[in-house]
Amino acid sequence: MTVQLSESTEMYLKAMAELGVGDVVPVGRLAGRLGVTNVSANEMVHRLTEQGLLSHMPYKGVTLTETGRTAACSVLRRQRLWECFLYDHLHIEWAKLYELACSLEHATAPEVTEALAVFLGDPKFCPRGNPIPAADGSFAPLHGVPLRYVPMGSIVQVLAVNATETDVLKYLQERDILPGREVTVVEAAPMEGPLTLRLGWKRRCDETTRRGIEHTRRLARFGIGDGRPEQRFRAPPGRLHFLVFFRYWESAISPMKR
Amino acid sequence: MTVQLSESTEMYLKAMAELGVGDVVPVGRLAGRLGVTNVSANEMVHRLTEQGLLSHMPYKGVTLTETGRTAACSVLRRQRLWECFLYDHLHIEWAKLYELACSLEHATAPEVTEALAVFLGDPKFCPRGNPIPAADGSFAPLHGVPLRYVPMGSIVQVLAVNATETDVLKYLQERDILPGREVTVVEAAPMEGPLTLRLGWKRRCDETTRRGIEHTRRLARFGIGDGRPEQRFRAPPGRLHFLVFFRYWESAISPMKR
DNA sequence: GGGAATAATAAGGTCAACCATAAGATTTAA
DNA sequence: TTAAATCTTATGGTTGACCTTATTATTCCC
Repeated sequence: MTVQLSESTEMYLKAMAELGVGDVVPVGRLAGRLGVTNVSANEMVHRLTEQGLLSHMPYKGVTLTETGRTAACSVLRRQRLWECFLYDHLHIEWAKLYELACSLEHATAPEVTEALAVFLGDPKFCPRGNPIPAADGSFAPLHGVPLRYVPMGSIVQVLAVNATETDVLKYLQERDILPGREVTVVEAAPMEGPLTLRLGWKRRCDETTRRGIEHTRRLARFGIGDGRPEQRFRAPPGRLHFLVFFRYWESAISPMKR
Repeated sequence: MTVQLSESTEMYLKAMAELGVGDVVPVGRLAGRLGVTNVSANEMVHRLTEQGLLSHMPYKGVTLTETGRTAACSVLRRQRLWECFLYDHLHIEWAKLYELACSLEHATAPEVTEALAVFLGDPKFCPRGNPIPAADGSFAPLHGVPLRYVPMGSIVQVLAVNATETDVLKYLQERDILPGREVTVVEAAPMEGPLTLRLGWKRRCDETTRRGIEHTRRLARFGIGDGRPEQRFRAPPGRLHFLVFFRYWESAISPMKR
């Protein structure tokens, strides 16, 4: 039924899904994400459109077709299941999970994927807090708000980290901004300006953020984060605004639309 | 230090190692194993020779250089560790292990390999009975004799299966010729002719063959093999002679040189 | 020693996925 | 409305790993 897609194809589809399933993504954005030139991305978009995986609206952007969405979810499922395995069982550093799982995902046959899911106990979220699509392609939505839309003064909880680049993940890891962590938005300069957060320990816990909590505990054992119940963190301009999703925690601000 | 080798390069190196570390392998043999034409293999051998991974003696064959041997062992290690994982933890069908592990091996970073080894408890043999090279490249030799050299009437124990093609492995699996199994060589026609074996249950057990035994038990639960303490098996001509290694069991025949 | 089998080389071709440069087309924001 | 920014298309190039067909070289065995 489903023909084997090339690694490159899978990367394009995954990028589309990560940038927002259903969204219209400008080709340039896709190119940037994948680290290729706009011209190359354009070529590839043509190929994928011919294969019926993408639908291209010139000068607007591309969306996943139904076939494309299914394929993309399959890639995302493999990616995130491997992240779980690497984290929970191989104890790989959090910041490296994405990169390492990424290479594995393209080499994973369906029967391995499903056996892995069973082995892992059918997890619903990856260590970055993102939902793992089900085998049938269904996808639990993330009830969060992008950090850039969180008003100053809000006390929020990190729900999921959307970033994928290892250096950005390292950056977050070093500052202990991880799923499950509670932060207060102290100051947010407009227009991609710097963002200041105050970090505090999370007090409640649920399934989604279990992994974040576990990670925090693991770090605490190494003396990271522990004994510093509150600290301030100032992100450089334009790096984190699109990276972290938050769930409202104690404030009651209505989520704005993306 | 070690530059990332391409998947193709790794396959050539692995094939060299599987055909015998240290051996001089004719290019045609390599081509056959890898399913490419002699011309293609020749081209590739040139490239690998230039990279210092192989040493090519025209009209004789190729050997691994020291660098090549190290790289090949690394590939073999990854391959066989994944086989262990897929078999022990994901319960993947024995015959499919090689094929599925093969795709994963090329996508596995060193730190994942080592973390996997720790997770698995540093196994010394893969489910096919082949030794897993250590992280430092050292390689436990197999104290066995290729089936084609086992004289008629010998009672031997399957030590390791050297075959890699899924269909051949399925063939063996269906007939329960697996590591740990004891067989009697009833008849062996000369010159790649058919080979008749009598299968009996293995009575003793050691570390090397533990996995085979476990598999046999697992099959027995499904009614395969159990209740048939002895059966005859006739292999088609020229298929198994090079595939299975045996350890002498109750007979005392001096191993012939390969 | 000669012929069969095997190995090597040469020449030319394909394919996917990239690249650069340059020239148009369209959208958006001043 | 016009210029800047973004997007698309065209052209031509590269790389790795394959392929076929054909020719030449070497080894091995009778």
